[in-house]
Amino acid sequence: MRRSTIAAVAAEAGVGVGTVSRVLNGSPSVSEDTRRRVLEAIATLDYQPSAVARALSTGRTHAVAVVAPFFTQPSVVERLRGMSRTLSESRHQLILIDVERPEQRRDVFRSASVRGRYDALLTVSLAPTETEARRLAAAGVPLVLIDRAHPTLPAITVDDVAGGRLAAEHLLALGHRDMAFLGDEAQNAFGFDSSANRQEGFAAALAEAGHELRPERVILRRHGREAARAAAMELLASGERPSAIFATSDMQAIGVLEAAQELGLRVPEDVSVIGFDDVEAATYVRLTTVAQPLRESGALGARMVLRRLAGEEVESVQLDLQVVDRGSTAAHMGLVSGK
Amino acid sequence: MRRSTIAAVAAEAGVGVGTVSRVLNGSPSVSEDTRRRVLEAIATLDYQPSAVARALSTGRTHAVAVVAPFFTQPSVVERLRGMSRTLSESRHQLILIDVERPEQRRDVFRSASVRGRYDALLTVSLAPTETEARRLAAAGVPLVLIDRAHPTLPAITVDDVAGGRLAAEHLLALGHRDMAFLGDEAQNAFGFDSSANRQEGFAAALAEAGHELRPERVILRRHGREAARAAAMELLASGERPSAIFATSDMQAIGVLEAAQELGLRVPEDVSVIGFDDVEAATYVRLTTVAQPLRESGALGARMVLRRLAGEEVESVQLDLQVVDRGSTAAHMGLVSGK
DNA sequence: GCCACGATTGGAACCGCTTCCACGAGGAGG
DNA sequence: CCTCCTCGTGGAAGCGGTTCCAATCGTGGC
Repeated sequence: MRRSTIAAVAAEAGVGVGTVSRVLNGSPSVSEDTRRRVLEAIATLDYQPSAVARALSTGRTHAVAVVAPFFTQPSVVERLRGMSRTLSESRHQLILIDVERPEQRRDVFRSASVRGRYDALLTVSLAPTETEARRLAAAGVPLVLIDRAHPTLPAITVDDVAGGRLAAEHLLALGHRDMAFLGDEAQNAFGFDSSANRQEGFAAALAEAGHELRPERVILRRHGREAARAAAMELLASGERPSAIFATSDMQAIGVLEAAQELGLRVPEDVSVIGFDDVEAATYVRLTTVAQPLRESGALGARMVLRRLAGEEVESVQLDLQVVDRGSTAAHMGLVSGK
Repeated sequence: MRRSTIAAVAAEAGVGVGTVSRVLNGSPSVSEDTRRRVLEAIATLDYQPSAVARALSTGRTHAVAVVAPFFTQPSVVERLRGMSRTLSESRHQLILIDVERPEQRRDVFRSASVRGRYDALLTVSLAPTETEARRLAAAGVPLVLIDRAHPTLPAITVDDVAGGRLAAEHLLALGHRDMAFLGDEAQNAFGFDSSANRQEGFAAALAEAGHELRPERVILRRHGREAARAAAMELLASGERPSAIFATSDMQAIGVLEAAQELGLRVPEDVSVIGFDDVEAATYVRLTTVAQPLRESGALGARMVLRRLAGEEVESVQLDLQVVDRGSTAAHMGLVSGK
């Protein structure tokens, strides 16, 4: 079965192809009578315009590519959800590009200069190099970054340093003195920097309160629940275990909770745990965390990219953080009387 | 900056456009010398072929649309991950279409007949009507279903009835007699039927063992953790609470765990809980569950759809289920000794 | 030395739509 | 009654590739 084309519709309606195209695109300069005839022809032929042909002709694909590393991470999924809603409302397609290896990252930013696959790019936690950014700009492909600051590109971020401070202040207020930080490996192929920034804020706040974050209290591991669990096992099994642990993401914090449970330690009585992100799982494991508006970040990023496609300028945005207490932290027994 | 076209490359290399195209597509009938000149021209011009132009010309977009309802559900995300891997390996794009409202579902299957947006369709838990299926077939758009059986279309499923039985047998073996089923509302706009099938298998196995699943032990609610938690609160707070609960998905089972915790009930000592799916969260909340291979289902679905695109015929597949015991179920106190 | 044939190559036609330009028909103004 | 607009409209020219057909150039066989 051949698909019907605009020419077939034109023939059926007894008009020219230009007129059919005008009807399709809602041009006002078509008489009411003609419009009706064309619409009838479209209905009888069950005609559907070809998206590719239109894209080739107009230079717009109506697709936005979302580039995310390990998109199955709960935090990324939350962001995706915000994007998906916003994009589908404006009738744009969402092309999902998962990045798990460095060379995939490079391919994306390179072939993104293929105008024609998508009109714009939305990245999560990933940033192009200067060269890549220039090429994208030259190719007219707008780009908005989420969870990654950039000197020239519009970005949606949170203040990770401040977030680290929030965690520190929360624990300090509860009387904790000996705290540990569990974060991502400093070197990573994608240049993720939130973990390092959170650590920086955390350490700075502790130092200001007169409680250095000692080097042996900083544990950096590959991102993820499993590695965090293993690291926490060592940390908590040792003779001198800290009274509180700040993990740089909720999934890592959940790894810590698992380790505590395996060791028969109670949370928060024996050890306090605070995470970062506020993914859904944090609610049902009752994890106290530094919450960031994940879904909003996605929705906002999508809106920004659409505005850039409409030719508007957009400004970077910094979203707010706040500690959500769900009971996985408590006053330190040694210093403050507690329940 | 104008993007360079194939004509520019041809001019630069001093050859015809046909030759450039042949080089691009690895045709053997180009002399080594010419090929080199063309490749040099491509490099100097930083040429990237246009994906849309190619798609219009060949009729292949190299994109597969994945249609999923509420794709942020953990089980769906796991499947997506399998698809993403497989599709990206074969250099296909993944277009993600979230379906949250019935009219979105309809739009997808209708406009899917727009050849030109994607070459094939992969659905999760969703099926087209007969009419829609015919139109898709007529338009030459292959379709593979995941988590939904269909009389004529290739599908990847599990035997939900058998899964319900597995849950029942597991609980019966532990000595439970008074069990409850927590599932999805029977009427839903998308025609999801797994919950009903799991209920059927569960009830049948109980009946065969001589322990009817009484109507008041069947609780059907909107899918999701929150509704399940609320329902479980009622069920567990009542005077006659069941000794075990089978929830039709892990997220619902987690809702049950939350309710139990809020009520101060211990799992599994006071109540056993078993879920279905085996999402990642099941591991860290230590939920016993009927496990299905989620990621494999996605990977396999993607492979099948690619084979259909290559013109091969494919057969429906039924994947295996098995109970994974993580300790949220235990022997019933009233009848069997033991913790 | 001539012809047939295979290896390369150039380029027109085509994929299906948008858009711009030209043109005819009325209607208003003089 | 004749211009001059405006309004609708038809259709050719792109958009940037692929592909098929015809043409050219050697080369081997006779």
